[in-house]
Amino acid sequence: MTAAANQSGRRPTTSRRLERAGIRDVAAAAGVSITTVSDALNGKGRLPDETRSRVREVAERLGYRPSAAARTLRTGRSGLIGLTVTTYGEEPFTFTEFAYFAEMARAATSAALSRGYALVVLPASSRHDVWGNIALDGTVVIDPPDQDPLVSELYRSGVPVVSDGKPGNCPVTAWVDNDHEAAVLGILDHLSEAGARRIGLLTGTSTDTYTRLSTEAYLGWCERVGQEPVYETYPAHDPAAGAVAADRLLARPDRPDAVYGLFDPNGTDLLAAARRYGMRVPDDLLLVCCSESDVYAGTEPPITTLSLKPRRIGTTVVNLLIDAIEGVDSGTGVDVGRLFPPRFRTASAGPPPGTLMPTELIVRASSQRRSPRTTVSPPRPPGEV
Amino acid sequence: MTAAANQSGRRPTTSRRLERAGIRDVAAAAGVSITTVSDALNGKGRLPDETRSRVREVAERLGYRPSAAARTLRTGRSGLIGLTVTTYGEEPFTFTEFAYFAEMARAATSAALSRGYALVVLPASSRHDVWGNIALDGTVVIDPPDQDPLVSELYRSGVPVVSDGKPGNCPVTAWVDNDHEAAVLGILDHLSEAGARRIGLLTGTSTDTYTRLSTEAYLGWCERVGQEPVYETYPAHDPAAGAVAADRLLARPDRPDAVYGLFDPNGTDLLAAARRYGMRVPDDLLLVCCSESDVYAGTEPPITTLSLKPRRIGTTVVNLLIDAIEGVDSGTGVDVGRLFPPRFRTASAGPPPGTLMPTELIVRASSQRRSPRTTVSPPRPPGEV
DNA sequence: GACTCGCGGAGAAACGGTTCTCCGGCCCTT
DNA sequence: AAGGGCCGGAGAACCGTTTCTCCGCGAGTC
Repeated sequence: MTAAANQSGRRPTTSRRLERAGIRDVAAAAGVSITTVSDALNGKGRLPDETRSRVREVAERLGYRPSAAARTLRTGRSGLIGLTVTTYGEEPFTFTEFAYFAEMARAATSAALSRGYALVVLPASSRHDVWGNIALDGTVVIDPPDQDPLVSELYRSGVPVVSDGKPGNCPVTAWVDNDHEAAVLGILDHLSEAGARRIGLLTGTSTDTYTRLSTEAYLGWCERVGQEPVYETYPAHDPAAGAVAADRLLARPDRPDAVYGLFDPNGTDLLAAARRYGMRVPDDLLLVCCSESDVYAGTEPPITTLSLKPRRIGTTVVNLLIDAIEGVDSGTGVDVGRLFPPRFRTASAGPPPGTLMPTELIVRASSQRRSPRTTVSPPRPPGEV
Repeated sequence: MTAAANQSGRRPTTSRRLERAGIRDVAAAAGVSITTVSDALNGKGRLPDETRSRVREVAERLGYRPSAAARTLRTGRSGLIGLTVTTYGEEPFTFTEFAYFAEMARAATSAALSRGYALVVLPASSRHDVWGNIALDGTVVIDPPDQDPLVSELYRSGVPVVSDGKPGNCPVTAWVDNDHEAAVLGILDHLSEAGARRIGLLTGTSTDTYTRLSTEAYLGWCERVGQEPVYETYPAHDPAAGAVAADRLLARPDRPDAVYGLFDPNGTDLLAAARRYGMRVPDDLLLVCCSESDVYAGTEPPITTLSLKPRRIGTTVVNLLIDAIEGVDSGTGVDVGRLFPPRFRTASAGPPPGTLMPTELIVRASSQRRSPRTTVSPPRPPGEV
């Protein structure tokens, strides 16, 4: 076997150390050419099954593992997808901070894996340190800001980019987002029907799509129904600021009798604030917040939440991206190019294809006055609506 | 510039399409050799600053980005670290399921990034689909089971492996874990001091290190103090099973007056179960659970939690791994080999170096009878022991 | 004036696969 | 018997860097 290494046309170096077997070693051991080994192992070429299986067996015996680097260099495909986390605020890394990201990332990872790709988690900032060193087949970008230099650079490099969150002004290949406007309007209507007269909003100071669209939808709704907007903003990445803002909202002279909180911890914070002001939920204050956490099923009272269905988003984003990478028409009507990877596409005409995904409102006790959940001890009498 | 591409000794192909500039293009444009370009850009060789900056400038102008694949092939280093999630149960992917993993993964990602590496999230199963296609410099494995074939294979391939969780019988380069025994004993003592007479345990059915060591520590403590063990087990990956098990524990004839729950949701579940049985916390039942979630600061009553400090773990694991990759002696007393990467190490003598990290008990109202937190409605009468 | 020394840089061999091209036989046909 | 087609496979270029080796040349040295 060590002799085989020498037969294979290499410089007869010092007995090959402890290095792993290469394709040449397999070829020599099997008595065939490296072409044949490559073809046999990759199911290509025209070879009789006998040769194929023999080569495979020899490769197995030698513990041969093809070099991913060499393959990537030659084929131009690494099987790697970037997952870019654009951070709220200056925190180095906010993923898994909100349950939304965590769930989304998990779904994206699974989706990628099931199609043979792996996900690399990367920060949106600092392109040159790490970005430049990794061969990426494509990238998922979470909520890119307007004119994101990262996205532009990737686009110039010919790397397909799919964004989670409708991009402001970025040349992405495709994007996926929730229908935030419909979601907010649905919640406001829901609260109105439950008897709310003045609905407040707890929102963020950042300019990401989610915050912006949601707030705009709220303001538009207020104008339409003739309600004066009642809202407080705070930097969403600061947990402490959320509690303060919730307090502020309920301390206002024009105190709302219903509140929708855009961020995950808002429910808890608003509940605590309500307690401090002696307001009962849902009797004095109707509450809804956007969250993926199921702790709100167990709070006292349980809080109605809006789920953005991050798993669906993550799965969709990744599949769209891989479609683009592999040159598959993803059925959104835009021809991605069947033969050439996207980097060869000419400047795309029109806006990139976007997909809006529905949200889900999980109605619990905090947003309805007619079905008061009885709580602790006495068993709940059946038949209540 | 397109002319430059032709000068560079390439086959005069069809005008180079839209492809990115290569190092040859930069060399031609700058009027130097590719060696000089490589040296100039990487800060190597002996070149006058003038040449260096000129080459850098030309590279910048051409938008040159070195091919990560080619560099990886040549240098044998990809800058990629695997983060392997061994799943509880059969779920495809449990990371971010528990806050511990999410936090740990986040810290690991940050730590890797700050040293110029990126993390690739990979499943512990299905080696050949994805694993083989990625050039990994090393891998972090979370809680590998005994005789993990994945770890063995990686070891044979010469890829350094550092595990989070003391490995049962795996050839890892190093490992990091909490001192679970000390943590459990500390909690049991804490509960005893608070007046507990019979401490129960809510634990898991899986055989991972955490569950095993914690349970063993509990049983050992029971034997030492002469208490009959009172515990229930359930598959930790099943959220519904946890609530059932909590219920079961409190429904036992030998009902405990204090419980430690090993998993994140146990606190909530135990609290709910206690309510159902009319037990007051902490008056009738002392409660501690292991969790990274801060919701337990806001429950009614707030619940004492044990934090495993996952960030510290994640950071340490990654730094240990990168030290091994780069051949740095990590100061744990074992010489990793200064010149050669770990793959050239001879069979290590003795067990791999391990690091035990302390945990943190965050004491809240649920585990102490003497300092009742004043809460919402009726202030609890003080003075109860 | 010949020699050494170090500076600045060029040449070319890897790295380890993939894949395009081509080729020798063997069998079948006419 | 000659030609054509196909089967099974070999050769070699190529992917784009890094890096080892070597070389010319000007300046200082004796």
